[in-house]
Amino acid sequence: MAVTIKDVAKLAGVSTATVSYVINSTNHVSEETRQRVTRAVEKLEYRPSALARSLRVQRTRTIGLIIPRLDNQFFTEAAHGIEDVLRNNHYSLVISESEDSPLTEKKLIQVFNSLLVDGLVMAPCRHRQSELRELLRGNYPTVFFDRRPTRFESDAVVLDNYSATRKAITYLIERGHSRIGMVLGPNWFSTTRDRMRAYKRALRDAGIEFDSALVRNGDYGVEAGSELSGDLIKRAGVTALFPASANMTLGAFIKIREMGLSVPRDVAIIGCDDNAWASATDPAITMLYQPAADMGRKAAELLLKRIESPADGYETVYLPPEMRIRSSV
Amino acid sequence: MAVTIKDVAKLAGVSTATVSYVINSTNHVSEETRQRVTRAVEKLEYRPSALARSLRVQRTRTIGLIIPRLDNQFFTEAAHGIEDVLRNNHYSLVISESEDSPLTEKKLIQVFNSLLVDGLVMAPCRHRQSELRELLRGNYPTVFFDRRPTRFESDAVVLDNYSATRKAITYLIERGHSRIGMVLGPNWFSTTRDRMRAYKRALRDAGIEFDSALVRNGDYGVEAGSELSGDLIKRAGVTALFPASANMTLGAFIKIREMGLSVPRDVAIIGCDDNAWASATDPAITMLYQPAADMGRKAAELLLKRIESPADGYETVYLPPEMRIRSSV
DNA sequence: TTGTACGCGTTATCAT
DNA sequence: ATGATAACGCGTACAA
Repeated sequence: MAVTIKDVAKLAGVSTATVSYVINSTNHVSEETRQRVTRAVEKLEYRPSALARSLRVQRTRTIGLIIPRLDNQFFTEAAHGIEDVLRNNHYSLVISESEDSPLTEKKLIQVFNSLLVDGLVMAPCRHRQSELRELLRGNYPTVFFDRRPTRFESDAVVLDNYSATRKAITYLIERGHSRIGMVLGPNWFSTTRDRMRAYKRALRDAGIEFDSALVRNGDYGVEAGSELSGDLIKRAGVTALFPASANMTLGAFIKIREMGLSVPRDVAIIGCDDNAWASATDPAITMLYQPAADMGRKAAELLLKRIESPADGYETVYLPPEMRIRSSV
Repeated sequence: MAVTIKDVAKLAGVSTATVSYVINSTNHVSEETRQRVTRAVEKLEYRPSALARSLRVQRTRTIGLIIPRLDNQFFTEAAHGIEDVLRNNHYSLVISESEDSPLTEKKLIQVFNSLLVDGLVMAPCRHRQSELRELLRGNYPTVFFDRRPTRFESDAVVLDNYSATRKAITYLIERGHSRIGMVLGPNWFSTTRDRMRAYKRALRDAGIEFDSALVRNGDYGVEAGSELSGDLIKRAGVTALFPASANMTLGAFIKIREMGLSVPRDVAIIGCDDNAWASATDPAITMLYQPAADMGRKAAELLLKRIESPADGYETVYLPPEMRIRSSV
């Protein structure tokens, strides 16, 4: 609170306007007065109030980020990437967790709304697209991350989950598996739907009949991965597993060992969202790698671009996951 | 931008003051006008500008968090805990990464300063305490997290790394190890110093001479863990390793296997900062568990308490890590 | 080149 | 019970 632009003006013997001019170099100022002002600024250790400035210019140089959870590495790595490009552009980041609850998601959007963020990056959870559009209407540009609501035109950066999953499933089929269990996230996510489409397509291409008993949905946690996998193995007799997140993969792996079975002899695994630990298990686990940090960077770039030129056409960036073959299949 | 308090006032046929009264219920308002105002608010979908309000009342209900990196799970879990209690108290969280660079740390503090946060939680990296005090002087309350600058009175929540490390090292000694390698973080962190003290004490208690060649420092990454561990095994002939972070533990484990050695027969491990994957390796790794989320929650509570009553005595909360014994020693 | 004065959207004080 | 209006700290026409 202490020192304001007025104090500086007084000490330098000029008007507040002049101080503003030299600070933002928004007008010519004689060398002499510039010196006086600069010295006054330093002497008083004056820092302009970002708050007052934001109120005046109606932008905060702050962007919001809504992710499901802070303890999901995929999203925090993405946040890391976002932070990276934002910092280089003198923007700040405000992060919040939706916990994959449409209600909190809604509240967060409203909070960001009243915070006057310049833009938003979000991984939306379930939402009727109409409702989402209503919430986001005319407030600030938004780029969707990882997931994308249907029929909502906007910028987005997502993974080509379809191709990646199709490749992975085909890989399993080629190695003799026909009963492949899917351990997926909630099926209202676009990512889940994409993976399902790919799964069915790969099966059809190989002439294998689709069996809905081989598909389970849960949250993306270790627990869910463990339980659903156990179920699929015991009740559905699967010989291979495709868990849709790192934690679910971990859960599956632990469960298989608990059951006294062996990977890949009894059950093969291809997991999603590669992680350092996947090289440390025995056997090391074959996984799809999702370039989280790059996705984040790309999302931030898209958003900044949109902020600068709001009228440009919307853009969707697809990044390719990469299959890192190890020894779990 | 769109709808402001004035619009509401106009539609309701009252003054802006009255609107403010009913919104914040800060004054008596007749039932009838209250209704009119409420309806106007809903009709216009009015949301007060948090920005303008903050400028007026000189508080933002926002608190800042400075952590080394967003891709370090220990800190993001802590952030999760912080977010949790903040949300329940209608506060927002702004997260930034210092990358363990004193320079960025300094910049971030200044940014937060101009953002008018109501408080700050930070895991400080190296800093002459005097400098830190200077930066933080009189701006907002700060609680230190995980690490703590020397001779700087303030609230803090830290782990009892001394006791935990001493227990772990003693555990190793009791199992016959005398050449125990320490893979630590930079030694200007209080955590590193605490662990070193404990290490020396445990050795002395067992009558083992301290050998500085068994101690290495690095950043907390997988890479560093791998290289330093390899070094210690090859050059210093250690039979046990104590890496100070989850990622360093992972690096050590991978390195040992790459060298064709076996855990725990050739090299035993007790790692820090337990993680789900530590149960999935073969053998599962004995680790110290640090209650990150709880630490975060505690830090947030401390900060909110301080904001409410700035005059109270400073408090330092020590949380005990817990040793989760598995099969790596 | 510099100063005056208004407005950004609120809240709070003081009248009425 | 309600209304005018002055702040909060800054940027920016416009005037000088």
